[in-house]
Formats: sequence, C-alpha cells, structure tokens
Amino acid sequence: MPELPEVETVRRVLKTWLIGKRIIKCFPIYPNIIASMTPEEFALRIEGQEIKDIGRKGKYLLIYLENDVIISHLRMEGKYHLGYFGLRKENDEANHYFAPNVIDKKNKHVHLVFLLDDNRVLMYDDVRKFGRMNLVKKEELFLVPPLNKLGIEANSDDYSASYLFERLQKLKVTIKQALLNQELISGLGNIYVDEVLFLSKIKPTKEANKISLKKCQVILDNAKIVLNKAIELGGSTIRSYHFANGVDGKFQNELYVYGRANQECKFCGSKINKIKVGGRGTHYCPSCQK
DNA sequence: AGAATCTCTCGGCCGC
DNA sequence: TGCGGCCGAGAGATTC
Repeated sequence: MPELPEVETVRRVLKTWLIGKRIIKCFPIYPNIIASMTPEEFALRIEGQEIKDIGRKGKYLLIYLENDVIISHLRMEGKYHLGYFGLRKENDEANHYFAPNVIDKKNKHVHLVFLLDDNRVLMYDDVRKFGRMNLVKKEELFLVPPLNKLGIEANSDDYSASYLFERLQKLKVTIKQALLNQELISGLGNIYVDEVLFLSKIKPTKEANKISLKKCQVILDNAKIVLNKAIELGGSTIRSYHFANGVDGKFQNELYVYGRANQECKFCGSKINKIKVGGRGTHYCPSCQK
C-alpha cells in the first residue's frame, strides 16, 4: 500500500534508472490505466520525449518529460520494473523481459510498457489494476486535476498547526477520516494515519472539530517523525507489496498499531483494537488513545 | 457553496 | 473446486 514514504522510495529508484533516457515507444496494454485521455493519445504524446526528472507530490509520482509530466498513482499495488526488450532466454538470470504480444507468467500483470532508447523497458506492473496515469502539460501540472486541489504534504514545514486547526473546525467527520482526506493534508494513508494518531494519543473516532490547536501541533510533529523515519527505512513492505526490483522497506517492523490487532500495545501492554472508521480498517490502543 | 456520502474500479484471498 | 463477500485510494456523481 504505497503511501508517501513508499512513493518517495520508488522515486529515488526511478531517478537512478531513468534520467536522460528517451521514451522511444509506449505500449498501453491495459487501457484503463490511462485516465482522462485515450491510451493512443497518451502514447503519441510521450513518444520521443526525454525523461528529465522524477518528482513526487503527496502519493503521486511525477515523471517529468520535455513538454509533459506523467502523473502516476500506484494506488494499492502498482510497481515499476526495469527490464530488457526481447524474448526470455533459457537460463537467463535477468528478471524481466518484455516483447509485444508475448505475455508470460512473469509479466501477466504488466499493463503499460515504455521502450527506452538504450533498448531497455520500463514496465508498469499492477495486480489489481487500480493504479492510474495522467498526462499533463508541464506548465499546467498544479493547475489541473489531479494535483490542483491536493493539500500541503503532511511532513512539510509549510504545514502550520493553526491552518490544520481552522480546517478541522469546519468538519463533521472523525479525525481519522479528516487526515485521510488528501485535499486537507496529503501523503497520509491508512497505515500512517493509524500510527500518527497512536503517537499523538488520539482515538481515531474523535470528532475532527474537537481536536485542540495544541493537539494539531502534536499531530503535525508526529506526522513528520513517522513519515521521515519511514522514508529513511525505505517505507513499509506489507502483505504482497514489494517495490521496484524487489527493494523492500523496513518500516513495517516499527509499526505500533497498524496490522497488530489483538497484539500487545508496545507502550502499555493492552490489546490493540481493530475497528472500522469511515469504511477503513482502523487500529488503535484503547488505553493509550483518548 | 461546500461538505458528506455513495458508487465504481479490480483480483487475491478468506471462509464456507 | 466453487462461490460470494471483503478490502481500499481516489474520482465523479449525488445528496445534504
């Protein structure tokens, strides 16, 4: 489940692979991955452009080309592999191959392929087909969907407690639902919201408009601590989620509540509770969080 | 107007 | 082995 730290980890890997490479050809295999235009138009526009930089905004990965930016959201299980253009050879140790019209076990979940000018291929792999890619003109990047309404990032120094407090005052949802809203604060997903609320000693079901200004500061402080620590450790690898080329994160070992239902709280020993909040699985310690 | 809620996308996985 | 239900981020539609 890629959240801000996982996407940042992918960004750093892609940067080492792709800067200066030119996209010769794009194969959109599963068309629904491309949002807001036809796959043909997407392919036509990016073909011939050089990859200039790899950026990130919230959970969105940004592939800067000469004239356009590919906005890639990995959603649940999207990942990238760098492979080779050609047919798989016997006893070949290379992990990933791609040839048009040849889909084997190794790449049956590959939905989009970029052929690069060094005869390598960048493959977008997504078992659940939830990920989406947009293409926007460079100068419109933050002026059109999906980035035009995205909130300030949760670990940014620009995020002030007074701003968070003012926004929360107007809401009638729980604090957990508010922190998952990417228009209010970006980069936090289900895992890290649970972790931030645990460290902040706030029950996920508490109404957003009852959080004090002081607690807003605590939330932002903990968001920084949790996200920066997770980035440092390469994100969390949970369930079947692995990063590009098998690079796994280590933050899952640091989790206090997420995925620890019925286990002991690392602070007080109470049983971690799992409930539903706004339709999302939610973990908390009933004695630490009020 | 703006916030909240509903619906839809998917396939692995779990329980029966 | 077969099948229905569950999970979940975000967009777009709908309701409040």
